Amino acid sequence: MKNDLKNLTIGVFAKAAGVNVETIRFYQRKGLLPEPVKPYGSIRRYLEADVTRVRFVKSAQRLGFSLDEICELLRLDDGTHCDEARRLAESKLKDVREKLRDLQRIESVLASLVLACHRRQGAVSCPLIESLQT
Amino acid sequence: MKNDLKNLTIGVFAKAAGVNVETIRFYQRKGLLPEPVKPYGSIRRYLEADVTRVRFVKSAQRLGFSLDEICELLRLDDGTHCDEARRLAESKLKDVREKLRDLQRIESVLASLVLACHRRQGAVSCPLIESLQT
DNA sequence: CTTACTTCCGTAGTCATGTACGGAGTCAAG
DNA sequence: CTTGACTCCGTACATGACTACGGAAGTAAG
Repeated sequence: MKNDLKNLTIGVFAKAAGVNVETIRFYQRKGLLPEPVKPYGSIRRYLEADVTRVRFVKSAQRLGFSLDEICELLRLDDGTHCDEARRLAESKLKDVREKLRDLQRIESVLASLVLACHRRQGAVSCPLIESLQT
Repeated sequence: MKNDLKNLTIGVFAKAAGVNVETIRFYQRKGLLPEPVKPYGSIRRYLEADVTRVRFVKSAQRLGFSLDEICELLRLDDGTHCDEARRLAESKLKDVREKLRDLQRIESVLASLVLACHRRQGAVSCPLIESLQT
């Protein structure tokens, strides 16, 4: 049972990454995870880097990136195709900054709503909706 | 044809909100939009506030909120149930702040990737993945 | 070697979020 | 008062992202 942080079987790997086994296999099919080598017989073994990668996918999803977009983000990581990577990064950056602005608006509205509620000012009709209008 | 900003028919409304007619009807079924009155015969009329609301839904979706969560956010707007609203707002706020941190990490990594690419330093292996590890 | 647990793989099912369709009713211009 | 566009409503189809299932094969403990 040498499953310290390398040589993980798919079950251990999935548990470590906080997803289920089928999701791992699904990500492999989508190209989000490399098909790992099969050092011992026909059973795949995974590394800590794979765990990291899956967690990245999950985090990016929470931010509203689709799996296809995450694929693109991950491709930036290979260091090649500098020009293409730069264009892609620039467009993602634009997108990310828009998301940041929206989130910040929501954040401040929620924060003041919480404050107002704490002060029991009653009949707090929050300007949440307006906050997302540019 | 009095469709200035009040009294919109569903078609005009959908266009103004940037979604299609079926989406409006879908949102009504989900309770994201109130079923509007039908002042003239059996055809519904919509107001500017409805347009605002749909745009809010779309913005919030881009940030990774599900329609169910957006329903909850919208319920905060009614001014009643102050305690419940506060708890909901606090938990959303926590969530939003986590998302902000993640997005900021991605932002700075993307920005430096773009910079590095511009400088043609070649073989840029970006620490994108690590950036989302707490 | 047997037994119990994984893993493998392909295929099918599920849930959220829309989209499309078709027939009947409504409206407003000519 | 007909014609063409729009609306209503229910139902069916589509897509993204999983999730479950089932039988064969590998693996580890006793």
